[in-house]
Amino acid sequence: MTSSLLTEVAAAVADGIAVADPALTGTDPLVRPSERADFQSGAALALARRAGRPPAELADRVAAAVRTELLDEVRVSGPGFLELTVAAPVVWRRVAARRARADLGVPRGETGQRVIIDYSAPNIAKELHVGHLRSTIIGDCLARVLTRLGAHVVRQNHLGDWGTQFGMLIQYLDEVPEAVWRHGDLAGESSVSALDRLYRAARERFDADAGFAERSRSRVVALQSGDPATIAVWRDIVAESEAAFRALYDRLDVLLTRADSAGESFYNDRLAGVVEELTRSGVAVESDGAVVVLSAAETGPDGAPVPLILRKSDGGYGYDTTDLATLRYRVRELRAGRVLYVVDARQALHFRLVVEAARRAGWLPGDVEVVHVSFGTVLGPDGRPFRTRAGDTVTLGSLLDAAVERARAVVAAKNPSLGPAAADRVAELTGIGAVKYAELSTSRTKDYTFDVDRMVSFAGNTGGYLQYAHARIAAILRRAEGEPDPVVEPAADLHPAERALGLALDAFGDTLADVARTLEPHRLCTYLYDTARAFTDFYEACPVLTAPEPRRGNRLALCRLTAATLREGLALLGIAAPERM
RNA sequence: GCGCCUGUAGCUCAGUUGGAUAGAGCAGGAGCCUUCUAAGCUCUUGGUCGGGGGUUCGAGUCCCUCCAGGCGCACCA
Repeated sequence: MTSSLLTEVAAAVADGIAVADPALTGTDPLVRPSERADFQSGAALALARRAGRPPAELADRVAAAVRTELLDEVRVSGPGFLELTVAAPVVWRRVAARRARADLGVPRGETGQRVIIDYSAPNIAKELHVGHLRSTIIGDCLARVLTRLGAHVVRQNHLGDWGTQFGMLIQYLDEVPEAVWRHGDLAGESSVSALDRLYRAARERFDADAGFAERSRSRVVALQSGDPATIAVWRDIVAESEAAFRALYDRLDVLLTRADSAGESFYNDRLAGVVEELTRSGVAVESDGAVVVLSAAETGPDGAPVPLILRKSDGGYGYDTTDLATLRYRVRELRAGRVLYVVDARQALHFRLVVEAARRAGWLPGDVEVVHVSFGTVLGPDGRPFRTRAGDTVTLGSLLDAAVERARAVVAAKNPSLGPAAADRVAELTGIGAVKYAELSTSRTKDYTFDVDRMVSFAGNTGGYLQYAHARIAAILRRAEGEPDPVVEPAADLHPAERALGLALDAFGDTLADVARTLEPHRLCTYLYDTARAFTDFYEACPVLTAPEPRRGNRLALCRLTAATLREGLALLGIAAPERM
């Protein structure tokens, strides 16, 4: 089994349409989930004109022509809708079949795709903050979903590990030897936290002390020309920062590893070649002393083409060049079929320019798709960009601490029977899960409001609600532990709550395919929330363990499939599913 | 000036690519724990889908036009 019930029902309706009017063969049967039945089709309304018949009459003919074991009722309703009801044994058989498969019957529709996902991309020597959180969480979810569907995913962490700011920082560390920043020398504080602080101090000195500014500039030259002592300190800074990022990634349970890091410095020795190649092909031109690619599509305030600056008038390279080199590398060497940039929406113009230049250079074959998976700004409860009261950006670590802290209070209040160690663990998993779910559950492109209280309320569409639903199922399954696998009896009754839950579970694969297509993780969240609600209705209406056979076995199988689906769905979001909470 | 994004209940958000009476959660009101975890459930109050035109059997969804907000547009990344 690979296709969903909806797909199969749609095929049956399409056949019915073709029988009712052969001229309509191949048209979309427009089958959708329905509140009035299991599915509905509006095809008769859409096709009435083409068929030259009133909608209701066409609907009657299609209804009469639909022949399938899947449905036990095809009713015409209203102006010409078809209301489709799935036969009860079909629902039970689908539950049994999905339950029997380790992959839950999800088709691997992305097999053969080679996808590069660029996400997280923190800056070396700077704290991770909420902006990085969005990129990291969304990118990680997409990596998990696409991998699950069979794609070969190449994760790329484009670290900000190169640039003039390191000259200043390294010079400062050289002149202030008492500054400590290596993890071994610090008490509690992380290396990036220390480096971030030292960087700000260096910046102040740079602005105030002309001599220091001059020495910093020389240090940049030393760095770029590969001066061994300077490079050694730089490497150390990068290593310390990466270790600190590693700790946060581990806490967030993010897939990124050291091997996925390919920062700006990685492309450093390709930049000259990029400029040379584009200049030779005539795509790049000289302008005001700089080498640029002038956009054919985008104009600036003065009406002139917006430039992509490949080489600044001082001879240096900026991130335009780096990103172009990066894209070329991903297509030529990583052999990308699809390149996803999980980056802030404000970079939209920049990516359009980079892609345009790459296309003009002939670096992007027509079948390679480049997508800017953009996301909105994170706002505080006051509706303004999320910052501390002092106006600083909020560090990721402090934010996670706050979420876990509140989750701890909720756990203590809701389930006092958990021991201290278990309560701590649940607080960590639900607190982190709450933050991640909040990032993933609203549509990506909009700005979103960061509100810790709402996240850890665990009511409504939150991570905690899903984890709780899973924990309740786990409690039932624990009591049935050791029993032989339940046998599903397709001829047994089908309670409306069982039907709704069975149908919801059947749509898991379609949902994942939808996420892969739209690159919108919130669709998976909405699906899991709907499924968890369907389970809760079932839980209220249908006792499992005390039910007589064959009902008990059927319900147990439904519980197992629901648990597996929620567990896997949460795993694809990168969220844990504790057995107790 | 041009471009991109956003505008749905008091608040935070969905809305399956044009389908039937626009849905959740929170907040407000009324209930449900000798019964598999009440982090739950049931009922209830609340909408000119920013405004106005248009397209058609049918528009929150598509087109046009205003209004409001956010972001971006040459040497920072």
